[in-house]
Amino acid sequence: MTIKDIAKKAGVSMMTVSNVINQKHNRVSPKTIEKVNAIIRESNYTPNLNARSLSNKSSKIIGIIISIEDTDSDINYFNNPYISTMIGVIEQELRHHGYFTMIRTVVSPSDIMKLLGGWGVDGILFLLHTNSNVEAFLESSSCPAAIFDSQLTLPHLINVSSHDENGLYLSTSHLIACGHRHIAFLADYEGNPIYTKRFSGYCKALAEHNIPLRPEYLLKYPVSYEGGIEAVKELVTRNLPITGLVTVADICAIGVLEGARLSGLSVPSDLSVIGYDNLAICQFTYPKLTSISQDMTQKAVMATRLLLERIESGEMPQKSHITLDVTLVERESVRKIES
Amino acid sequence: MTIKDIAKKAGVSMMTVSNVINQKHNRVSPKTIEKVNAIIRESNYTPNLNARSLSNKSSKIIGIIISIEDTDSDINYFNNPYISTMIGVIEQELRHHGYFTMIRTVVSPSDIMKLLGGWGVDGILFLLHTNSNVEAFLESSSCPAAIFDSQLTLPHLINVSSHDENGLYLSTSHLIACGHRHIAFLADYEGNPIYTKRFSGYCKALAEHNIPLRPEYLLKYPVSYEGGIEAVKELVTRNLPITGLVTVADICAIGVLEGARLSGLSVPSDLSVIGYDNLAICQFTYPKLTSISQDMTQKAVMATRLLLERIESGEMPQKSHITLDVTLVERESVRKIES
DNA sequence: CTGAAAGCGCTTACAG
DNA sequence: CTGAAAGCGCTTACAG
Repeated sequence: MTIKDIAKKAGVSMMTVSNVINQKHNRVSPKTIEKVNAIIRESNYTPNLNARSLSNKSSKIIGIIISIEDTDSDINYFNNPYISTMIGVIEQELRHHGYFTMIRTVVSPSDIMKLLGGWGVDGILFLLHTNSNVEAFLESSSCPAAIFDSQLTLPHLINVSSHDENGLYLSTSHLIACGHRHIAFLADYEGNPIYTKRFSGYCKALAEHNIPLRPEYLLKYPVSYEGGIEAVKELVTRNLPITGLVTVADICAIGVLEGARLSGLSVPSDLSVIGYDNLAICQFTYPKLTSISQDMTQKAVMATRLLLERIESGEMPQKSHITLDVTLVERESVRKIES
Repeated sequence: MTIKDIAKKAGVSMMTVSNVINQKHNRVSPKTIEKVNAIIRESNYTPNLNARSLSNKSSKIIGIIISIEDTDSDINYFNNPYISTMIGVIEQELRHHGYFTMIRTVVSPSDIMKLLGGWGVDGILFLLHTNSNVEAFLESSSCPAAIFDSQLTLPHLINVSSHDENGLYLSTSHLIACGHRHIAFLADYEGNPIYTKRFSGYCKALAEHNIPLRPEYLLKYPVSYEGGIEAVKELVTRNLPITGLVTVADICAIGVLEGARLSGLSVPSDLSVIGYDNLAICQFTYPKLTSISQDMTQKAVMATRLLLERIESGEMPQKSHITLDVTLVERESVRKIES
């Protein structure tokens, strides 16, 4: 079933059918529109989008790019709740605007170009990026693109990030407000721009309350479950007088919970801890984990809308670099110290 | 940069370039192949896949379909770890075979047809389906398709499922082997074909050990965190002599963990519990949750491969209805009762 | 308001 | 081994 068949049935030209389909109603008489639409409906016709893309410049496909280390990697990046949540929101948003979603894990910039060139993708969302991929991409293409949490603020790139510094400022301040003064920061942050920003939020909160920043309170362990366990071991071994701990990822905080159990420490009685990300899992740990929440839905919707605006208007939106605020979600892993 | 440009540069016809690209090496001289390939490489040419799809029958796009209730639903189906894990594996598998992945949440069968007709999708994977959607789809299309865990065994539909009955047979048997005789089954299973199969595994294990099936041990609560909490409440209120509990989803078992805490019951000392799905979260609960594992990677890979085999060979694979076995993963939520 | 023509970039028979 | 022609299904100027 093609436009040609419809045209024949309706006794009009293909071009008239095309005009009806594309809602160019000023070019077709109401009667013809009605007639053609009726035939389209009853014949269950769907336009061939490959043909349309070939004629138009636009394919109505948006590519979600996830940069991975290695093609044969056994890591399933979609297990990452951040990734999957974002994809869900983006897909819904794109669908509502009449776009299609192609997802693709890529290793090199050339993988991206194949997607782009191959399908004439209208826009790219870098869900997980490497700077080198993004830079190579921007050099060789002018395809509209959006990125998340990037420290590169390039003029042609939409960038939606979270207020990382404020995240740890909030968690640290909360512990301080609860009477804690000996607060550890857990994360091997050096070299990671996002974690470094979060670290600066920790420093800022301490400074504001005239609490000295003690190097021995900086627990530089990997941001992982295992890292959390190890960190508590160190804390106990070195007998640090720490009563509160902030970190940059829930998974790491959950490791701390386990580490505390292994060391006979009770959370929050002996140790208060605050995670980061507010994953669904925070509700299911024991105790339930207080965490910093970034509104992923808002983040994904914002980036998607800006990208579509960029595509449809042909120019960069006024505000193309957006920083979203974060909030503290209180649960059960923090104790108030009476003074 | 098109095939035409390449042809001009190489001083050959478009069709020769096409033959080189499509590896029809018997039709082109080695010298020409070399020359054309060199030009393709240096000019960074990528074939226009829309044009190719238009000419060929094949688009090399596979659609992953997720049936949802309602277009504007606020539920993010990608938050479901099953969904996201499967997508990750499928995308990788498709990529390795040279295919592209389009994901699409759909409400009605016509949404599916738009994907299909629109892009000339080569195959469909129903990740989450409703029977009505699948049936409507099969009636009006002969596009190769695969489905998961469906009780409909249709001749033209690839179906990869898990051995649901065995899942609960394993968990129940494990409790029995650990000395438990009073074992509750938690799930409002009626009307849900998968849960009903799992329930029959519970019955089978009891029967094999001559343990009577007591209706009062059937806790018919929703399969959710809240359902788990409620179930324990009932158990305590009615003072049932239950020492073990099996259920059909980890999230529900995690609710049981919480419910037990709320009732002052200790897991596993007072109550042993076994979940289902072996989600990553099982490692992070307290106590760590013993669960039934279905190998999702295997499941996704199997379905994808069968689908591609079906597409490329043009006929249904020999074995198109596959049931994968499940395993018990022991952690800390089960206690051995000394007799 | 309506239509015949050309073109998007590729591939598939077919002829040489 | 190589090429000119026709076609995939649509759309975009252009002419009437």
